[in-house]
Amino acid sequence: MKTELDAPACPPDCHTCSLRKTEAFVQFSQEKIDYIQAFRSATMELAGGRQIIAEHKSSTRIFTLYQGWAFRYKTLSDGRRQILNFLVAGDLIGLQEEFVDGATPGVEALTNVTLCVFPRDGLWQMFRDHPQLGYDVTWLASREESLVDEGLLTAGRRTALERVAMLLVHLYRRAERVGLASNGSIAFPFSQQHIADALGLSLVHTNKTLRRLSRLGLHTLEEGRLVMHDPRGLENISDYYERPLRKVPLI
Amino acid sequence: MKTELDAPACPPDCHTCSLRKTEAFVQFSQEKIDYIQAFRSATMELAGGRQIIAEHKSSTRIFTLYQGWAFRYKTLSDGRRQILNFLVAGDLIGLQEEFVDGATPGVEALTNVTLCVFPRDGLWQMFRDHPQLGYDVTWLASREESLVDEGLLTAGRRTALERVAMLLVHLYRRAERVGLASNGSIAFPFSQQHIADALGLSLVHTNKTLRRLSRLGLHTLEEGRLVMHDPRGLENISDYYERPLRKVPLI
DNA sequence: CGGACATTTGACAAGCTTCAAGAGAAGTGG
DNA sequence: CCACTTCTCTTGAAGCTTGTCAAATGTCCG
Repeated sequence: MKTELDAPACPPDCHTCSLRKTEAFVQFSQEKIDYIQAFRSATMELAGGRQIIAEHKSSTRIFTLYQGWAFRYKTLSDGRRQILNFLVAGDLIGLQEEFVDGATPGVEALTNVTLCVFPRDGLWQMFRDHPQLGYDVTWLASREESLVDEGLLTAGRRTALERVAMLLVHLYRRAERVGLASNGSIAFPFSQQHIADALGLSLVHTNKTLRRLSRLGLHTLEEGRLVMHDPRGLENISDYYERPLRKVPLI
Repeated sequence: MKTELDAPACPPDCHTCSLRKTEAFVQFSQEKIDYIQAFRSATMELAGGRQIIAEHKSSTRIFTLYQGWAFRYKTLSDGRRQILNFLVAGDLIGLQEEFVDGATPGVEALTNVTLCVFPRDGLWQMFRDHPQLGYDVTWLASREESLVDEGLLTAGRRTALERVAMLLVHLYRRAERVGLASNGSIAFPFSQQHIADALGLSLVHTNKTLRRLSRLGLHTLEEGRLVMHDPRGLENISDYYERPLRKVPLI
């Protein structure tokens, strides 16, 4: 019995990958795409809530998220959980496993997801055969770090209201970037527990803060969609300003 | 008028670099070290408190920290500061500037530091000429991200006591790793403000927590040195266990 | 000796967490 | 098809952790 997932599969041919058609990604040469396609060992779909990489366990695979949302997280031994960052289409998953031993974060599918799968032990060969792709991997790693940097600033130094405002803007901008926004709104599959765990807040306080924010009229959150009424207002509250988007590599 | 710094310069010849003699780093081939030395454009010393890279400003250089402590940080517009991670001998500085535009973190020398300087625009050529070094750069980037991951878990989900305990263990282990520990103690140039900014706590509460912890007899902090009396006890409090050390590349 | 800065402590306020409980939505099985 | 369970969202109340304000002490340095 196969799990029923409505997530679309990646196209078999990377040259026709629909992500590459968006504004978000650097144009790649045919040859580079050929290499990536040869490197790819499979595609797979996974239901929301399933682990893409289990915490503390090393995986032999790395992934590119093709469709859906996921998140990286760490937990303390008594169960307290911190979400480190959210992952959206185009994000590379599992790179750290290659370089960091021991306590690597877990990665969980938040919605149903579609993934491209690569063998982790082919990574070094990729650097050797195609340094440009190596450079791109570093680019993605560095960019992910900057997301975590921002998250740490948020958890460490922003108030609850600022945190929530910043999360809404941030998620909206990231979704918009890869073509997931329409009419100033995005599908919003995040539970308040996800938000709480990402921001370092309790569930209850997250709820109260979210309500306080929506009473200000800057956004609405209903029927699983986030509607942005005043992104600027949210940016001002959170002191968080999303940069003009720069194209990034897609592997 | 030249600033008087007691920091030792890097040796002119990378082959005799004293860091490479420690246990902490992967053995490099002569040829690889040759390449690094050719890539290095200068060495420099900087007094504690000076900016290595100013926040939001892009630098044209990347650095390897040879001696001393530094830290990466971000600030909010009203001045609230979050220290993202501390940097110690062997750490690479300024890689993000190559890949992330806009709001890049600042990097400040915490003590007097000695740095090896590399031209940032030679980075891509390094990947191309010497993929193994490219791979090493990715390694270091990924490893730094895992430090920030841990910091985010701390700021988001640990209590004040747990945070402080974890910071002490963490800094001790990192110093020990590169040969800076002796008799279970290390030089400890961090002010309580640094600790507060790294942990997302206020200065006053940091002080009270630090005192509470030292009253437990697990460590002492005096005359600028941190003496660890019971590292295990601190690890238990913080639920933070430093992994057995794995050698890392040194560029 | 004076000034700048880090550390320390007490008192008080506030933000956030925990506890508790109800409402609504969604899925399950008889 | 409808009770039953489960999960998420919501709200109120109480308490504790942490932040803010204020001030004293100590240290380093010119």
